[in-house]
Amino acid sequence: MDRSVTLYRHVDKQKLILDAALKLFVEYGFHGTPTSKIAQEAGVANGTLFHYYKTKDDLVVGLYNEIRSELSEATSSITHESEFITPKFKNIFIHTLYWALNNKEKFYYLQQFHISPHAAKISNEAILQQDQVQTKLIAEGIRKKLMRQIPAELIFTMFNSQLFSIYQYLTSAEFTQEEQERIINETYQMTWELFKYN
Amino acid sequence: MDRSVTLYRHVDKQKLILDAALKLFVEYGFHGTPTSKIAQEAGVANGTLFHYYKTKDDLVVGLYNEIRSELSEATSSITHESEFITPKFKNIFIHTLYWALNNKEKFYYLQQFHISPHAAKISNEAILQQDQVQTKLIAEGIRKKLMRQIPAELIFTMFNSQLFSIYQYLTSAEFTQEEQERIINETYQMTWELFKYN
Amino acid sequence: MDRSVTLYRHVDKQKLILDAALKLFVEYGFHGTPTSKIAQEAGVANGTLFHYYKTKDDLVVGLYNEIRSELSEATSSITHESEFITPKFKNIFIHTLYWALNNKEKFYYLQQFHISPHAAKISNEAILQQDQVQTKLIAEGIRKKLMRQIPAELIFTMFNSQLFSIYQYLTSAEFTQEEQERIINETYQMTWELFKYN
Amino acid sequence: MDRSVTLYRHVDKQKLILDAALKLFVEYGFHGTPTSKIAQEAGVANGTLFHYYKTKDDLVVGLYNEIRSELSEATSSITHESEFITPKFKNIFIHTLYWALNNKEKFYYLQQFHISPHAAKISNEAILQQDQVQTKLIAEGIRKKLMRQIPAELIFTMFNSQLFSIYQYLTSAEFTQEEQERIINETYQMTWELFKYN
DNA sequence: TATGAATGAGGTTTCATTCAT
DNA sequence: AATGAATGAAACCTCATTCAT
Repeated sequence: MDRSVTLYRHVDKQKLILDAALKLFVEYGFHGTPTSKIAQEAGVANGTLFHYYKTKDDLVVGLYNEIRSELSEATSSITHESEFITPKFKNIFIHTLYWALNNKEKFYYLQQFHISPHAAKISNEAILQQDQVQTKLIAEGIRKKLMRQIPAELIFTMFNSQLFSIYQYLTSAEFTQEEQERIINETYQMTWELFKYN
Repeated sequence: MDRSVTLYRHVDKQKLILDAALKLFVEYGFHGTPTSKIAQEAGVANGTLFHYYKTKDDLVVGLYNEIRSELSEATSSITHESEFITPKFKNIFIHTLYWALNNKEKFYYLQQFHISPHAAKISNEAILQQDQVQTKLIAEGIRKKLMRQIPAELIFTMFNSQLFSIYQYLTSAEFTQEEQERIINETYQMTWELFKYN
Repeated sequence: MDRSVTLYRHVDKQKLILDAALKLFVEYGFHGTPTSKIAQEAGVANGTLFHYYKTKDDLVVGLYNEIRSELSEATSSITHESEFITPKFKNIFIHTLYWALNNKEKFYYLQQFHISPHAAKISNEAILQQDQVQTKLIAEGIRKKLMRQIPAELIFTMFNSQLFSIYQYLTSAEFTQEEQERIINETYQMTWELFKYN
Repeated sequence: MDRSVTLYRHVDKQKLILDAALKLFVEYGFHGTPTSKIAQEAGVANGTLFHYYKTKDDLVVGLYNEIRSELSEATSSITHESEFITPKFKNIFIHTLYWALNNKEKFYYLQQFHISPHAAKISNEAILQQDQVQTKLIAEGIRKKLMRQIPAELIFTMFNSQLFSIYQYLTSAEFTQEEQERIINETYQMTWELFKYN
């Protein structure tokens, strides 16, 4: 009885910890953020954090996986909307960009994680599996002579760098909604020109 | 001449420290590398490190500046060879890429540094001053209608990302000297197509 | 009652740390006493000390406040026994002296602290508040023409120095209980003569 | 030739070191003052300090002895002016007080030194020898029934505490020259009353 | 599940002192 | 006599992690 009331109040402590970790990791870096500070920010006891994550590294990786899945969902769900390659390609471009712009902290965390020594700890499989969705799409585009006849991995790498640089440009200054949209469209055209079969 | 004699006797401890720091930072990250290990690797006493750099952070930033100047020299000296923009542009592209390939640790260190919280500590001026050489070149290209009529900063950002992604591709697998050259040339063509005035 | 049981099981580590700190600070001085030695002497881990006191300085000040309150209690509780000034004055004199003789280490620590740069860190208020009990008593004595018509602060300062010098004399050699009592009584007479309204 | 010129410019580095040490020790304490800072303040090289004083402790003690002699001279030279005890006593009182007021840093250093563990390192003889001048004078006063029939050591201790407390009072606030003189005279009367044979 | 006092290894930095010049 | 780069022991403090409650 009283319990049902409590249930409504109950907040998932694990979620609180992840949120706190994201915020602090992004602001102070992995090593600049003690677990005690994370617990404090999350409003839980120091030891509680270690109930959910055996070690600090576990938390770092766990948070990465969490965010990574989120990004995957945001882009992959859309990918299936069309069966043609070109619009799929555009969808990935645009949705990744918007997701990044709407989840700056999370996007930044992904960067942070990738260059950290933690990145080595995550199984390459897990990463590749997610990347392969895109790589396969590109490979198909090459095979069907819709895209340049160069290695799919090269296009994949350039494509992602392209995305990242546009993201950087968009966040380097204040743009209106319209300007932003225009830039995204223009840069998408450029990107497609870069990769399309001429 | 007297100097050459001195050089053999006198070992520059500061240089030894920088070399050791680069090696270890790249391998274990900033926080994974205790100053004691750096001193040990450099073959100097722990205190000596702090004789040259007041704090560990000072060393991190000092090393960055050192490498950054090196890269600047490697590219800027070449840039003046021609007075035309197009070959200058190509020179920067190619020399940066070769410098990166020949100085992988240093290039990796620059990445590491840029996403670290240390990056904030360096005066933006110092960075901008070096970047502006390139940004100005691009701006000139735009003005002379040799390049696309989009913001110079956008081209600058995309250009560097492009460089980085090609570097990543070249180091992701073993290529022969010839293959490497061919890839560099082809990707330069692509890059130029991307930015040139159509 | 439950409490007495707990007392036997539970050892207050903070108390152990304070005791150890007092002993070592008095013997070796603030800087001659590493925090590691304090922890060791207290039988706790090094980190435990910093669990209770953020810094070594905090410990130094914390110990001072602790002892200072003890001394205050030892004298102020007695002070209220009489409503006349003269016996109150004598009470302070005698009880301070006895407290000092029975708590030599603590009394010495107070000296040590007062001339150290730490003294500046303690809020003057805290000190004044405790001193004002005595200063007010003296001011009252002056107003009622029981004491010399000179500034209360001067009497206060001289009074404390007097106390300190007698303490020094009493501890400079071995005196029997009787001799000690006689000296205290005689010097009290001298002190009173010094300050009383003639 | 040039040399004679240099001679005039030459400043005693040992003196510079002592001056710097006094200033810094008084401000930051013994342990708060690194030898490097002393050398810097003195305008000499780090190693130079260790030419004059084998260790830092040597410097601390050396500075103490220096100041102690200065104080001795300031008072003892005057002491011989009269052959009567009473004026001698007054002379010591007044000259010590004025010396302290005119040499606040040095006087403070003496306090600092006395409660420090360094005090133990100095031979008791050296101290006693200087103190005995005063103790003997007091003993003579007692023998000649000019002073109270209590131990000379007790009077000596109380006398010095008295001096110190008056010094403290005089420096606790801003007094005019006249006020100062009046306070010194009045407190001397009080002090003499305290010790004189009644 | 949740707590937070307790731990102690390990990190950064200081600094008295040495010594080759 | 004077220098200041070099040393390395030792200090303070942090923080991931454990565990009794």
